[in-house]
Amino acid sequence: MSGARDLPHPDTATLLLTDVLFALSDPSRLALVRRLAQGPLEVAACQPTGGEVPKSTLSHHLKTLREAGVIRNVPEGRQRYVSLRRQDLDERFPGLLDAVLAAPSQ
Amino acid sequence: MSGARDLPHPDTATLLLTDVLFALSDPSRLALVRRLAQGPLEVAACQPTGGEVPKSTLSHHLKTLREAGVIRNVPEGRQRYVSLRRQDLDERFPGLLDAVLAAPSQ
DNA sequence: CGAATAGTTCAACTATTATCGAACCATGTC
DNA sequence: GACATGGTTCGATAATAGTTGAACTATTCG
Repeated sequence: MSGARDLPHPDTATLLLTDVLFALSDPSRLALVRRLAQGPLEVAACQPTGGEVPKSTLSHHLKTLREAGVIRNVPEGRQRYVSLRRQDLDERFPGLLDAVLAAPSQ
Repeated sequence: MSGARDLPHPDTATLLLTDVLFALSDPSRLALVRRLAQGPLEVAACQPTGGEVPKSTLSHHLKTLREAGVIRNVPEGRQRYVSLRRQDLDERFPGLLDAVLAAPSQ
């Protein structure tokens, strides 16, 4: 596989609850999702606040979230924009994202 | 550690969202939680419907759920009763369990 | 007490995930 | 075209999680 321009995103109707829960069960991924709830970010801005992490590690977490259907990752010029698939998640799993975002973050 | 009569259960106020999400992210554990939503079960009845699994495997999954704070596992005579910590979860993570239970199971 | 029953814990092994450097791919700029 | 920039993918290794048989603990019953 080589630098595919458009990364694959699963259809809303096929999203699996267990995949979503797993993707959200990692503290750093969950923290990112909380930030994405306030608006899209470019990949570089998805770095955990405070610590720098290698690009490949960040990309791996984005992949996990994307393949679970939690985020969308689309090219935009030379960068990529990462956004929460909020409506899709609300449609498929009503109330789930709201509950997760409302929960104590620690 | 030897056959402790009363297994440890985390306090409601200390439950971590990521631990709960992780515990629920396994299909067989999630299926069990759905069944527990209808009432407590003895451990033997926690077997996945259809396939038999070794006692040790089942016990391991129960431990994961218990340590995350999702279930309670209490001795009752010679058996143990497993139940959902529904109120505790609702108190700590309002709406989460409802959303999970309402979600499509596949 | 001895045996049966119900389940947890231990230890070893397998499988899945996480981490990270290096290679690679597109886009934009000179 | 050459090069810098922004990111993904690959491959290897480390860490974590799942699976299971065997050993062990507690309780009940004869």
